[in-house]
Amino acid sequence: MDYKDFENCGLKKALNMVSGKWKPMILHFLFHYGEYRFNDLWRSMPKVSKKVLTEHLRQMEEQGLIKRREVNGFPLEVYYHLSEKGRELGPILAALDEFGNS
Amino acid sequence: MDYKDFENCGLKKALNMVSGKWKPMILHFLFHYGEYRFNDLWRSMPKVSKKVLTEHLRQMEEQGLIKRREVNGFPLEVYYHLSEKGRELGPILAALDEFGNS
DNA sequence: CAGAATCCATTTTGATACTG
DNA sequence: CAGTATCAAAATGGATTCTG
Repeated sequence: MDYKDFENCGLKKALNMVSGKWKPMILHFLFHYGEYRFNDLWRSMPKVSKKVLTEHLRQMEEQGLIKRREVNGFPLEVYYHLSEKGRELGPILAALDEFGNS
Repeated sequence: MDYKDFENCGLKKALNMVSGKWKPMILHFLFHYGEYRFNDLWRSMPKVSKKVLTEHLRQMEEQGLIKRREVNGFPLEVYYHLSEKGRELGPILAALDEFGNS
């Protein structure tokens, strides 16, 4: 057994999905509100720059955790919500929360 | 509900315990080998500096995840192993691994 | 509004040399 | 051997301005 077992293991991928200064909080809001508009999300999280928020959302979208829904018109509306896969994280995050509290 | 719910939640603490470039790999080795000597651990993980490895181990020790055992003599021997609390992470990490692989 | 672009600050990690 | 100390590099995050 050596370190290379690690490069592509699921644990590494999974931790990547939730690492990033604001990702757990994004998940928190999406679990709580179901669907959340970009600007509302942004204003709920003081001190994130929109750049970083966007980067995090893009990554989470690529990883299949969340989905982006765009409503055409002016002004533009963009909403984010958890994918089915993202919702599967629920019990795991709950377990982590419990672990961290114990 | 706002972002302050987050500052001290267990999830944040738990993620902190496993975030750090090498922490998951440290856990991986300790779960696998039970007890591991500092230098062996270091040589198993190319490209970590001893400085960073030490920092990670110290943090994990402070957080109660691992324990340090020192055997007096020359040369000095220091071993690390999971604490009881650390071992509780096992099923959670397994779930994350499975999630990441799916 | 929802970002993209640019530039800067902070944090994290690594390389190397040194010590008890 | 098991670290520290110091410095440099890289990664991450933030502030500001601009655009369709």
